[in-house]
Order: sequence, then C-alpha cells, then structure tokens
Amino acid sequence: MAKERFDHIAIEKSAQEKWEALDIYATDLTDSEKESYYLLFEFPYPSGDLHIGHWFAFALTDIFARFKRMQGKNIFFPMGFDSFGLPAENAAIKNGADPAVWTEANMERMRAQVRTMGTSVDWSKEVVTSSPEYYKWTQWLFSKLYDHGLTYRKEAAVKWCPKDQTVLANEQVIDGRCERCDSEVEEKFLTQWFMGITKYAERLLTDLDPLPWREEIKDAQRAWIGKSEGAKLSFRVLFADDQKNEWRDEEGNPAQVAVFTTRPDTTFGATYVVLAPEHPWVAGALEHGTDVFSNEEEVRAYIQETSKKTERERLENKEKTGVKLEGVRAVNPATKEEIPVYIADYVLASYGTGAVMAVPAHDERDYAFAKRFNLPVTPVIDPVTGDEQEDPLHKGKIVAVVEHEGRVLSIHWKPELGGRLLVGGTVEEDEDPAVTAAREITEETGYTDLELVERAEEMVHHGYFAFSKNQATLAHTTLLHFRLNSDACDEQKLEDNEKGKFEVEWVTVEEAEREIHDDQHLYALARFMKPGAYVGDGLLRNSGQFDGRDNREAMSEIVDFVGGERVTNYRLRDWLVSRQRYWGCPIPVVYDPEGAVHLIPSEHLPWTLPTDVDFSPSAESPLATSKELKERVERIFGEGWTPEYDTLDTFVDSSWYFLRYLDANDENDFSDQSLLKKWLPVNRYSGGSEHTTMHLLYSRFFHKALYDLALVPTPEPFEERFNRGLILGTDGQKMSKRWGNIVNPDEMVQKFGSDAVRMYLAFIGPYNEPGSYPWKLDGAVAMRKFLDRVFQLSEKVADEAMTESERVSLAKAIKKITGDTERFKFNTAISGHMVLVRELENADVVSKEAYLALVSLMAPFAPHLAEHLWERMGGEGSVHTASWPEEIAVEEDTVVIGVQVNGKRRGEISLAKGASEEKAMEAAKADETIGRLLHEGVLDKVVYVPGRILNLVIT
RNA sequence: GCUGGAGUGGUGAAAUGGUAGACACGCUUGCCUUAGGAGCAGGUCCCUUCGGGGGUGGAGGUUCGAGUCCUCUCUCCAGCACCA
Repeated sequence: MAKERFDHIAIEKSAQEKWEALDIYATDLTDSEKESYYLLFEFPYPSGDLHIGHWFAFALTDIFARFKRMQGKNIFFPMGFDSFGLPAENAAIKNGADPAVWTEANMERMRAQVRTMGTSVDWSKEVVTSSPEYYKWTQWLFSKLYDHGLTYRKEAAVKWCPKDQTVLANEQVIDGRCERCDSEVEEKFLTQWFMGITKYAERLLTDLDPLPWREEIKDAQRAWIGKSEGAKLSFRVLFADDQKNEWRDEEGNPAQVAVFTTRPDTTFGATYVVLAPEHPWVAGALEHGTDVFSNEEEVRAYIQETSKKTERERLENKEKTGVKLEGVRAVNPATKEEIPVYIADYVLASYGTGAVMAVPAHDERDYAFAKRFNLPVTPVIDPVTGDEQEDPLHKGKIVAVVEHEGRVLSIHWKPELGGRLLVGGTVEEDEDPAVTAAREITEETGYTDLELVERAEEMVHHGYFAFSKNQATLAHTTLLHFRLNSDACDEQKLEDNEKGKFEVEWVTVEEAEREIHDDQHLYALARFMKPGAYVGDGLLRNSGQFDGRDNREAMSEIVDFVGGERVTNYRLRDWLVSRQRYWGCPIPVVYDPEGAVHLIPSEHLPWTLPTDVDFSPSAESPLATSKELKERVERIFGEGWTPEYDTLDTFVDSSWYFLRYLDANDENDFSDQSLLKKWLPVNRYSGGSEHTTMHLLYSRFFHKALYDLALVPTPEPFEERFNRGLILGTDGQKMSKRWGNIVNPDEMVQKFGSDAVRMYLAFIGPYNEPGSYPWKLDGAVAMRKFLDRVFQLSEKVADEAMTESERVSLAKAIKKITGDTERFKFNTAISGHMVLVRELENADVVSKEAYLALVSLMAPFAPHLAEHLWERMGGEGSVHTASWPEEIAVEEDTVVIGVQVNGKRRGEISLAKGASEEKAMEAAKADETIGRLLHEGVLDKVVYVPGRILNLVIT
C-alpha cells in the first residue's frame, strides 16, 4: 500500500506565509549581541526567467544562511539585481521596449520565483543597479576616483562592427566576431575612459597570498595580472648617413630606443632590434621627413597593413612578418656592435616598451624571425646538464648525431650500462673533437663514409659521477652533426672489447627522443634535428668579461654593465570602462566649450539617463541622440557645454553592490561607515567560476581604491570565496535556448516540491568545488521519496525519552552534518540525514526529542517541510529561529576496528573503548583468519592505534 | 607551449596517512498488489577451488600502513598564451 505523502503545495504556502508574518529574515544590522555573518552570492542579471542554475546559486547558498542563523549568528543574506546591461537594450532595438520597463517587469517575475524557492533573503535591503538611487552613488564613487587620478581619459582602440556600423562592448565580441551578425570585428580609435587598475597590480597580487581561496582561483588571477620582472635597456640608434645623424627625439636626446626584456643576461646575444609597427619612435622618424628610412614606402605600407589587420588575423598568422628599417642601425649596449632594426607585428605596442632586443639563440619567437630573415644567431648560454659535482675532474667529450636516410644512429647499451644513447666519446689531449667523433663512430659501428655537417659552437657542461673510476667529473661536451653518405663498413676497425656490449640501431628522431634519457644527448639531438632556441639556463659564452659565469647569477651585473635599470612589467592593462551604450550608468562628466572635462557636481547627481533616445546601432552611444540631455547640460552649465555620451561598463556597478546592501536606502551616502566596519569583509562569497578574473578582480581593485580613500575599512572585500559548479541539461550539454535543453524549475517545484528540488541540487556533488552536473529527473524523484520517509516517520513519534541508540545515532549525525554544512559539503551532509533517518526507522517508536532534532537538522535543507513538521510536533515559533542541535558526547562502550596483517586488512575485531594492546592482540588471535596467519609466520611488530587500527607485521 | 586542478564502480560521488567505494542513481532477484514516477526484503568493483586473493590512470619510492605524501609518466578539465 502506498504510504502517505505530504502535500507540498499546502505546506509550502503555509510556511512561506508564516515566515512573512513573523518577518524572521530581516536582519538587524546594528545588532551587537550576536556575531555578524555576511553571506553573499552573486546577484543576477534580470534576464526574465529563473532557470535551474539560479536555484543552484541562490537556494544552496540559502542552506548555509539558514544553518548560520540557527547557529545563533546574525546572518546577513541580501539579494539584488545587476540590472544594467545589453539584453535590455537589444530588446529595445528589437521590439521597441523601454529598457527600464522591460527590466522592471523581469525583476518582478524573478522576485516571485525566488520566493517559491523558500530562500531566507532579506528583501528589505534589495539593491537594483539601474535605479537612480543606486547609480547616483556609482557616479559619486566614480567622481571620487577621478579626483584621485584613478579614472582618466585616453585614446584607445574599441571594437567596431563594420556591418552594423556600431561600437561593440567587449562582451559582444565572441572569438573576434560580432555577436549579432558574425562579421569580423575591427579596431577603431576613440577617446575612452579608463580606471587605473594597473597601479594596484602589485597589491592585487601580494594580497592574494594569505586569502584562503582555492589555488586555482588565485592562480587564475595571478596569470591575469601577469607579473614579469626584467630590465629596461637603451639601444642607441645610428643612421647610415652621417649627415642625418642630427636627428634627436622629442626631448632633444640622441636617438635611442628602450626595450624591455626578462632576460638581460642574454644581451650579448641580441643580434637585432624589433619595434612594434605602432611604436611612437617609428611614427616620429617618419614625421621627421628627411628620409630617415631609405625604404620608407615599404615601411609605411607594412604599418598600414598591420593596422588594418584584426587582432584575430595577427594571431592567426603564425608565420613571422616584418620590415627592416633601412638606413638605421642600433648599437648593442653589451657588444657595442651595430645591429639591424626591424618593425614586426609580433611585437606588441601595448606591452613593455613596445620594443624588444631579439636574442634568436635563446627565444623561440626571435629564432623564428631570424630564420625567416636570415639574421645571425649567436648563442650566449651553454646548457648545463647532469648533477653538480664537487671538485670534478674536467674532461673533453663529444656527442655526435649521425644521420642517414632520415634516421639517426643510436647505441643501445645493455640496460645495466645505461640504455639508449647517441655516439659519445672522450677527446684525447690536443685532439680536434671532430676527429675524436669520427674515430668513435668508426670504432663503435664500423661506418667510415662520414661527412661533418655542423659543429655546434656551444658546449654542454655535464656533471656526473664516474663510478668506474670513482671520480666526480664535469664533461665539456662538443656537439657534432655527421651525415653518413654510404653504409660502407670496415669491420676491422671495430674495437674488439666493445663487441657484444651494445647494439647499433638506426632510429627515427621521435624514437630517439622517447628512449634516450640523458639530457646531454637529448640536447644534442634537438640541437641538430629540431633546431630552435635554447631557453634554459647555463654558463655564459660570447659574453666578454662574463664568460663562464652562471647566467642567473650574473644577470644584474650585466644590467649594470649595459646601463639598464631593473623594472617590473604586468600583463594587466588599465580597465576600459567606457561603453557606447544606452542601458548603463551615465558617466558623470560634462565638457566645457574648450572640451575640458568637468565632473558633474554632486548636487546634480544622480545624473539620469535621458529617455528620448534612438536605439538603432550607430557609431556613438544612443545618448548622443537625446535632445533632453543636450538641453539639460546647457541649462545647468551654460551654452557650448556638451554632455558625455558614454556609459559605464556594468562591472563598475557590480564592483561595490555588496557595500550598498548594508545601507541600501541611504539617500545621503553610498553606505554607512559604522556598518561597513561591523560587517566587512564579506565572510563568504559564492559565485560562478566565469567571474574569477573579471568581476572578482575588478571588485578587489575597486575596494582597494576605496580603502585608500578611507571609504571602506578593509583592504580586501571578501574573506572566503567559493566557485560553484554548473548544472547541465539532461543531455549533458550546457543549458541554452539554442539546444532547447533548459530545465524549467517551476514545473519540478510543482511536481516534487521546492524542498525536493533544492535538496537534489545540494546532493548532486560537493558545493565547495566547481563541477558540471547533468540534470537527472530521477534524482529529484529520489529526493522526494526521502522527504516522504521523513514525513512518514512522524507517525512513529511518541512522547518518550530518547533511547541510547537514538543518542548514538544523533550524535554521529549532528557531528557530520554540522561539519559538512560548514564546509559547503551539502552532499555528504545529506547522506548524514539519510543514515540518521534509516536508523530511526529501524526502531518501533521514535522519541519526540530525537525527531525534533532531526527536523532541526533538516531545516536548512528542506525549509518548508521542516517548518510543517516542527509545527506538527508542537515546536515553538519557527524552526528557522530555533537553535541548531548541539553536539552530543556519547560514550560508546565498544568499537570495531580493522586488523591488518602487513598493511592489508584481514579482519576486524570488536573491543572495549580504549582497550589495551594486550586485549586487542587477544581478540585478534581469536579471529580465525588472523590466528591462522599468526601461526604461519613470526610476529615481528605490532602497531596498535586505539580506536583505529591494529596492524601486525609478520615475517 | 606555460600555469593550475583533477583522474576511484555503469553514473553522481565518499574516505584527519589507519576496514576503499559511505550516501544515492541505474541495473537486478524475490515478495506484495487500490498497476504507482508506488511499497517491502535482498544483490550489484573484479577473480575464486568459497579458504580466500586482487583492486583507486601507469611505473617507482617513503611508511608498520598510501586513493591520500614524494619522483617520473599518461590522460582529461580550466585559465593564460607572439606578454619579450
């Protein structure tokens, strides 16, 4: 017979009404009795419908909010809407909807849906970023940052769609293409607003270290900031014709270019200089007008060509391109040699100084360029392999690569002699290494028809311990490349004593790479068969007075020697916050008739969005079409004054919303200092991993800037950060309208109840780490069954004292559920509920005390059912303001521990708690299997960890 | 390529260095019958001569004891990537 199931619709309705009537979720932010706990989740964009992903974000964080509330914390759990953004504007373009009305309607629908979740959000502190009450303060904070030089204007590239004839926001560019029409995006130069995030790069980096965040989050931020330490060096520029040597830069200094390098130790190997095509020095020289470059036409053409290329095209074309600046030479500050100067688009204008010294021997990109343009490659670092040895004997050695018909010669030693190698040998005194090599090849293989192809200039220094001679050795190995022209073989020359010790084999380069494990031989193989740059460390050569020194150790001396300075560079660029869009926060500035920038005085804030605008795509922001805005500016500031037409990136709005929550309705300040002091930093912030480098970094920057202005009391906004996972469609694909696989939670909630849906989501996997989970209906069904069992259990409740076995079960459950919930491990917490329920089901009666404890433990996870059962059991008030069950200490009299023999589990024994080793041994001997094993061997050692394990070592 | 993270049943997963696979899904055997998205009892890592034996991507190592720590290696995921 079907058991009774609870009526989730009725239960949810009555619970939600009760909570509203009791108003239990409104937080008294000034409460000084209870400990404060600020729990934050990323507020949503009001796209319209709530999908299952929103449940995963809001309802699961709510579990934790309810848990903390029951633990007696003064929990602050607010919500709001990140309501500026493109979809509202697209709707306006598409069907003429007013973005404000469209957005408000969406928010209203979403608020209602969130209520069905039964979250304990404090709606009285709601924040809506598109409301003038909120953006007034976004504008005010912008002004503060402007006053302190943290926002500024400069010309910069924006993304431009040639088909739609409009500027695109970064978010609208997908893989270098326009989101709407799929055409390739071009760059356009416009004057833009920036925020000086790079000034905070170092602090954003170092303050990351102590944060208790997952390493992958911190590491993604570190990569985004991209710190690299190096040096800035100056290269003097000479002109072919002495008469033109008059040319000087803007400050009147002799012509020179600065380069940034992370490898100043390789300066002696710089054989040419490359400038970005956009480098100001090049533009300056072209403007100079006196034929600085004899191939000026070619230079201009190349610059033109690259400027037309999209970013995508520049990246796609892996083949290096560039043009030599004819008639110009640079002076290598280390060697004083004159070297050529190029422009090439593999050098980025926006990083470092926009110029590099090219060291083809030790940089892959420079190497590729040098090969293409036939430029000299000068190695300045000799690799060091093997182990460092004390007082080594120095020996001259050779390693030879012998090539024949696409294969290389390898000597396959017997494994005990070292495995596969190339040909190697020791140089006799005063012998030419090439002679040594030829001799060794012939002695070991008999081949005689050898031709020396190349002899590497560099050496490999290889440290090893020669066991045969009991001698520490440092070999200085010369690398040689031979070609075997015919397989003529002279067996006579084979050394007798080498016969049988090894096999001679011809192998492919790939096989050799795989099977040779000696670094020195591998280097030789790569050196000739796969030529490229050596980017590792070693000993300097071709480096004048620094020859023979360790490259790292000599680094700063070389910087001094060439008159450079140590500098640090960051990959992070300043934050471009201008958007040529309507539905965003207006930038609170105006321009006087001369075009100078003026902040809009705070009495005119909020500087509201005009409504008389044309949304159709154009080169400028829709704000430029507003008559009202123009008139407003002239009315307030005077004739000839003009408005700013751009709006702010929505990431600015979301960089401080958690400050506003604390004082959401304040008309006189952006927040409240005493509340900020009491509540910051946010204790726990949960969100999606897609925001790791954007929102999370921007808000950290914003917060630090406000901290420096004494507007917030902490240097970091968030104490803990958790990235949640992703709920996929039933097909395992990411949910999207495109795939038609969006799971509608409303339907599920109707069928199985809000509690079942939320618990299923909580059970799906660990919430404290990101993962992707396909939605499975079966899971929600199963969870509903479990909730029915909890409900049915109430029929067995009797007003009796708690039994000992109930106490034991409850003690275990409380400990597990409390610990797991604290760590966001809701999946294992729920397994704790399940075990407890099963144990209670096994008895004929359940004591009311135990059942109420179960209901309390369930309350954060199934808030509606728990409320209903609490009421039914006669609980006072709401279960959600009741206290979380305290841990119960139980004295278990017996424990079952495993018995291992030599580390393998061979049985288990039941012991009195805290039993002695003797008792444990007695019990172990009594066990049939263990007893037998004890008889078979001699007991060598006993490891006894009371309450855990007994391990017997038997020999 | 660089940097992180992770590899455990058919699936989601669980295990402060101490009995690997808890808790579920799915599958399966049997029972029950107001045929339901029902309930109950059992089985479900592999091998087995039913005594046991093996097993956490692979190979080594540390340890009385390793899924967990160390070295190498393979695979997958994520971030960054012409950043000098």
